[in-house]
Amino acid sequence: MQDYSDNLSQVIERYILGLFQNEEDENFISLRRKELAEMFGCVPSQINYVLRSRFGPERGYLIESRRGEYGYIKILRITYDEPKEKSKHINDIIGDEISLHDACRLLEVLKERSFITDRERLLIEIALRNESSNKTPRKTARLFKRLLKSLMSSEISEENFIDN
Amino acid sequence: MQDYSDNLSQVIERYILGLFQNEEDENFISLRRKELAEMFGCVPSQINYVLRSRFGPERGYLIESRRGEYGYIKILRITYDEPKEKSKHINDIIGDEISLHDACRLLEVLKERSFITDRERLLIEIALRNESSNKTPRKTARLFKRLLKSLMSSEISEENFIDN
DNA sequence: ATTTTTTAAGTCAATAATAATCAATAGGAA
DNA sequence: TTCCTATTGATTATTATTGACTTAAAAAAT
Repeated sequence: MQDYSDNLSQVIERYILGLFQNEEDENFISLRRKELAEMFGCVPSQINYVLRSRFGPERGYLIESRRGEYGYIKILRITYDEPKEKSKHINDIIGDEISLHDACRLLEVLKERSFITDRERLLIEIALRNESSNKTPRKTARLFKRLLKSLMSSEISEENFIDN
Repeated sequence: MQDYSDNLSQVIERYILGLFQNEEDENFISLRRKELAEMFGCVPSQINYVLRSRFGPERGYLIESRRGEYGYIKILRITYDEPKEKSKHINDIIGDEISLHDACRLLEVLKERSFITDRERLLIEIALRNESSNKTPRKTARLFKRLLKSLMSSEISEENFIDN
């Protein structure tokens, strides 16, 4: 097992997570890349590395940013549980390979149990079908797991429903 | 939490949005460029910048204007009577090609407009990133449109699942 | 009726301040 | 070794602001 506990990226990651804890009632935090870099005595692009490797959509975060004067980086937390158990559960259920057909059946169950909305089911199904030419059961499983894990622990609430 | 959104363009944007709120029953507002510029102590072309960067069609607005005496700028809010129109709007805005970066920016706007939820935004971002090696702007646009249009049209139809 | 003047909006390029990207390199683990 | 994660810095792109110059519309003057 690797021990990265004292490398800079890890430290910056913990700092950002700490910002979220200080803003319990908000689901986003804002920061300035330049300031953070100065604070940790690193080059600014290191911040991008931390964001890319630890705060991407697959981990339940979205990034918004602006350049120029008044520039900023905003990190939105969409999901926020400790994913370990649920993540393992999803791994167990889907495994290394899954057919499109089985994936769709599982989506129905998830929808029945209100883990996902109809619209989310639609998006996932379209994404899984998209591989078109080379949609192997293996690739389907990988994408499927990534999609499900991303919204694993964010609760379905009123705001997750949009009429049309 | 720091706000960082205190630049002039943001202030002017919020002011204009406020005008729309004061005229809830109307789908347009009018203003005079020169007056606004004086009001905010800026150069008139700054108003054009705000309009160009924040009140374009992708954000659901159209601009009309006239020069000379009785000159004005009119900002219209686009409305949709049918889901079909939303779908067409999506088509127009995305076009045949789009970069991942621009797609993510558009998702930001769509969430802002409550066309999609944050969870849906997560799913779409992951799906668009997934193409990894062969994610051309053309393929990105095709998948992106298919995903969004499936959400915009209320009924689930066969055409949402067609590969290409 | 035509030309000139006045008034107001549009365009474009220059500048400053950020952030993003990309490729090279280093370091540690298997 | 070989692979993956981190670090670094040079280069590129974006955002907001400003002002000089251009264009358009209506009124005034002829």
